[in-house]
Amino acid sequence: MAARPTMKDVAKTAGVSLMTVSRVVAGEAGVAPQTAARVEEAIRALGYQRNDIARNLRRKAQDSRTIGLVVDDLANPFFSALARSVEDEAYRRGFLVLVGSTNDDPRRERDVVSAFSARQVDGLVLVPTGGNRAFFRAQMARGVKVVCVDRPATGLDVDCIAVDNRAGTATAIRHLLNHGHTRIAYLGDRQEIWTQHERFVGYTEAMTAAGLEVDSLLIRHGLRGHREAAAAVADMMAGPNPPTAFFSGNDLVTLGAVEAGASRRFALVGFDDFVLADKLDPPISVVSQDPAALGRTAAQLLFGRIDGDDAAPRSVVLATRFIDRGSGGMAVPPAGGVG
Amino acid sequence: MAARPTMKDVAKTAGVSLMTVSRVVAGEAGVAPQTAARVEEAIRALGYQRNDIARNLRRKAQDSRTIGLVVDDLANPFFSALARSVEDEAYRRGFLVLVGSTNDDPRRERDVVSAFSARQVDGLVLVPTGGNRAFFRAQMARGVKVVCVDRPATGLDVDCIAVDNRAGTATAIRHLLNHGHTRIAYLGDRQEIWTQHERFVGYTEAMTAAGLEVDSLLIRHGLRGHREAAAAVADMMAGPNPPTAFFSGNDLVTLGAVEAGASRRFALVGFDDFVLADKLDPPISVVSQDPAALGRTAAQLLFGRIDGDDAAPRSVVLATRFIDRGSGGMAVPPAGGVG
DNA sequence: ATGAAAGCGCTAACAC
DNA sequence: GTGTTAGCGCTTTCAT
Repeated sequence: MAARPTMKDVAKTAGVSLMTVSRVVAGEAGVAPQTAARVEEAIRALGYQRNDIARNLRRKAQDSRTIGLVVDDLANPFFSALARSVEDEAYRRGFLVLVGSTNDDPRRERDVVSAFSARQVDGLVLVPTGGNRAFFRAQMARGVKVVCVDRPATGLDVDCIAVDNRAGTATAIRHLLNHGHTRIAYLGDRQEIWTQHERFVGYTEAMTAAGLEVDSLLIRHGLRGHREAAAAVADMMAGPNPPTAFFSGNDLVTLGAVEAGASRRFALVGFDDFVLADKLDPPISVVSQDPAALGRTAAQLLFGRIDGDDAAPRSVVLATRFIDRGSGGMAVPPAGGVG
Repeated sequence: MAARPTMKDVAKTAGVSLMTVSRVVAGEAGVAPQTAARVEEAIRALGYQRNDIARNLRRKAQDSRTIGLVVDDLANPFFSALARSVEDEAYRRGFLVLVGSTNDDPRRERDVVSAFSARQVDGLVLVPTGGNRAFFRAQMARGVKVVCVDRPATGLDVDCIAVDNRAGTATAIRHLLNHGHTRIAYLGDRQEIWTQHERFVGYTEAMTAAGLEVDSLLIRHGLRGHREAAAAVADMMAGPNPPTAFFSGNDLVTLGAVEAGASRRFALVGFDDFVLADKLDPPISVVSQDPAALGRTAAQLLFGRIDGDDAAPRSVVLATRFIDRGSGGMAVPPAGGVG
């Protein structure tokens, strides 16, 4: 049951004033070695540990040395890799990390951030859902530093770090076009998610630039998770006028496409690299980004802000890397009418 | 810059006493509707949000409604799936989750848990490194509830939830034996990790029960991550007297073995299921456990303790499931001297 | 229905 | 060197 002992208890046991204990615990100079020893002894005897919460309440520098990390889904390998690198940066600086998943639900995002803020977090690394604009503005007005990662927060003046989703996608689509594909399906998660929207724009632009119409029957949005993706792919493959190639808008959708067997009979290129992509038959070509680098950079930006950097908001765009493993060349369609 | 407004500020703006504000914010009865409205208005105008940290300092029920989650590596899919389910359980109950990775380093574990405890966490879901016995005992004496998951904390009287690693491994080894293999290599992470030790015991017992000697040249411990595992496997395959089958002690080691090409030429069975295991050539047979179920159960146990359950420590063992996908039958050795 | 005083565990500022 | 006083933002207790 055990109430946690306080400085008062230690002071009584050591026969000194509370202030002397405070000094010893804080490692301040100006305490006689003898006295300090007595205090240390009492600390050990009672199993005392400082209450950092009470400490922060009174300290001049009103920083909680805690940040919040809010992602879409902590179980998703992309976000968990990002989370780990944020946590590593925090650990190096003696900060703690509160985590929360939004599940892409603005209400849960608001709940979580609200609770973080009530706990006086110094800053937030945020993969925003897109909602809660006014709410975040209020948080920032209260002094909470915010850095967005993976997606910008529309309408918010904050640092943001993400990859060039359009360019990355366009590269992938051109790769498929170069292999002779023209009926290229697009499979993505909810269009309201900024990355998904950007990737779809990249797809559309690349198609249009090649003089091709975008066939709406080959477009599927809103695929949450690999199961839904696999079902959609199976559907399309069995349909009357199937595509010859698939582009998948994130790792989970790619996974679903592979599960549905798309890569064995059709060309497939996905956004996000994933474990064992090179060991599949065929190996899957991907647009690769580095979640750990995103997390690290985001954390560094955030800690800069917490340390007082008040320059204008920065927007960092990292390049993607196209990894050609061959799956874009599958099932090359017969040479058609073109020259 | 923005100092966060306090109840005092709200009280002044609304022209009431601080106590009235406290009552409105807490949703207590006994405030005249008119007064409450004035307070609400001031709250909105100032963007006030209660400081839960100061609140908890004074409250009778001294619970921070925060738990700590400490895993080996948050980026590992096994632990991130576990983390997500712990977080979901916490969210349902209005608790916050602090996370930390130990990297299997007792010093970092101690750092992290110490910082959590100084922040007055109510409880800890812990994947213990194995060290810090006395330290944890002290934490528990201070009233911090602890539940171990994936591994028990040796020498600590706490709830623990894990799978039957020995039985699961023995099943996998017997599967290989039944396919005629006798030279079965064991590849594991650091033996000091309880799960790895247990799995190795399971391996040894199954081999011995079959009347086979364990060849120390076929044993490799201490493989951290897929890279080291791949190197070890490549080494063994190129050696003078290679095994005919491999057993890998966790998901990352299995991954390394696949990367090294072990499954194409030799039999391979791994502990832990992984994404796309069934899409590889050959599909990989595994001993599967459910990390989300582990996390959920651990969280439920912990919240039970926090809610006052002080029954004797429970130990929950979940069964594993062997999934035969064929990779255990690869490269069946020629019938030897036996009958 | 509202407020004043005390105090949670700690540190800042100032004594001595 | 050590102790005293005040107060961080809030809730508890008791008064009015």
